[in-house]
Amino acid sequence: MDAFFASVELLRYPQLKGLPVVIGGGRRRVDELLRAGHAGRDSRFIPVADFPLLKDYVGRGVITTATYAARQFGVGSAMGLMKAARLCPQAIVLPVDFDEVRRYSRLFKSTISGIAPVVQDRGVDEVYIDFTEVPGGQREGGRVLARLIQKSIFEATGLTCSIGVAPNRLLAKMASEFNKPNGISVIYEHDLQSRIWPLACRKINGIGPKADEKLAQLGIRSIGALAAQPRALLLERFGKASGAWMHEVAWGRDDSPVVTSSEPVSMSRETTFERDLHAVRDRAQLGAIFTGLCEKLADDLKRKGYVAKTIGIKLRYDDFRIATRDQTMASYSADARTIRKIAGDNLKRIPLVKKLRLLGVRASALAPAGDAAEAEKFNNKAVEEEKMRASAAPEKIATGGLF
DNA sequence: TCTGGGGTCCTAGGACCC
DNA sequence: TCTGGGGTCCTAGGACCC
Repeated sequence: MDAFFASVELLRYPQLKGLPVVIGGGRRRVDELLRAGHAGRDSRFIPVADFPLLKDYVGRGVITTATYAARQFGVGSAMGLMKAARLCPQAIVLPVDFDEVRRYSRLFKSTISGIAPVVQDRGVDEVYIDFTEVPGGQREGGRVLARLIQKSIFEATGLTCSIGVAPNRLLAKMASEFNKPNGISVIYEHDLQSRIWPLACRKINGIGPKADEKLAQLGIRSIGALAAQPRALLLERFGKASGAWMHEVAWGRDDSPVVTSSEPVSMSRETTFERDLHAVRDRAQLGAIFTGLCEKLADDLKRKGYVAKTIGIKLRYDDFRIATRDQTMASYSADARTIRKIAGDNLKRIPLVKKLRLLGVRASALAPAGDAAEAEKFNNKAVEEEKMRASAAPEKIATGGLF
C-alpha cells in the first residue's frame, strides 16, 4: 500500500491532499492541543513548527509514514519527529489511528483474497500473492490480474497500492518498488541483468545496513557485483547459510513459497518513557509501567487465545544498548500476575546501574490456549507415570542408564 | 536534534540426555 | 592421563522487516 498510514488519514481529511503530512507517535492528542490554546484554529492541521509545546507533542516519536509531498523535504519513515520538524516545519503531524489502519488493512486484504486466495501476510500494509493458479493470472505476464487487484482495492478503500509481478517473491518485492505510487511493474527472468543487477545490494529484502556496510567494504555495491563474486568468498565472509543465500538472491533465485497461514511465535509489549528513568529513584513509576505492560500482554494473549511458556523482558539503557532476560516456566500461562512475577524475577537478574529508556515484556513458546490445556494434562500424566515407574523399580533408577 | 512498537529468524554456547 | 557423537532445549544477543 502506498504511504499507507498517511493515505488512511487523507481519506478522512481530504483537504490535506498534496500537503506534507507526517504520521507519527505524538504524546498529546488533538483535544489536548485544543485546550493548549489553539481553540481558534483547526488544531488538527497546525504545522508542526507552530506548536508551542512541540517537544511535548512529538516527544520521542518517529515518523511511521510521510506523504509523498513531505518526502520531498527529505523526511521519511523511522526519522525522529523532532528532526522532521526542522527539515519541514510546515509539515502537519497527525497521530497514528491504529484502529482505522487495521480496519483498512483488513479491507484491502479481504479484497485481494476474494480475487486471489493464496495470500501471505507481511504486516499491515503488505502482502505476497501467488498468481500461479488464478484464472487469467498469467495474462500479459500477470499485469492484467495486477490491474484488477489494484482497481478493486481502490474501489473498496479509496487507497492506492503498487504491485510487482515476478517469477518469485524476491523479485516481486523489488519490482513493487519500481513504479511507486499506484504503479505496476512486471519483471521476467531475462530482466535480471538489465533491471536487477544495477540496483544497490541494500534493495534486497534481507540485506540491511550491517550486511550492506560489510559488502561495501569488500567493494561490492550493486547486486550485479554481488552476483559476480565467487560463491566461496561469500561463504567465507558471511558464513555458510548467509553466504549461500546472498549468492542465490544475487542471481534472482528464490524458491520460498507463499505461506498463507502461520502460528505466532511471540507477543510483546514495550514502551519508551517520556524521559529516562532511574531504577532506584523512579522505582514506583517504573513498577507501575512494568505492571501495566504485563497486564496488556496478558490481555493480548487471552484475546488471541494463546498461552505462553516463556516470559522475557527487554530494556534499553539511555545509551541505547539493549539487554534481555528470558525464563521458561514449568507450565503455560496467560495470567497477568504470573507474567508479572516471572518478568520481575527476570528484571532482578539485570544490573540496573544506568538510566533506562525503554522497558518491554515478551511472551514466547506460545501454544493455543485449548491445546496447551491438553498438553498440560498429558504432561502431568507423563510425570505421574514416571513417578509410578520410579517407585515401582527404584533399583533400575539407581543403576540407571545404558551400562 | 537524536533514534517507536511489534514482529521473525539466526547464531552460539551451555546444560542435559542417550 | 584422557576424555565420541549425536540430539533437544534454553538463553542472550543481534540483524532485519513493516
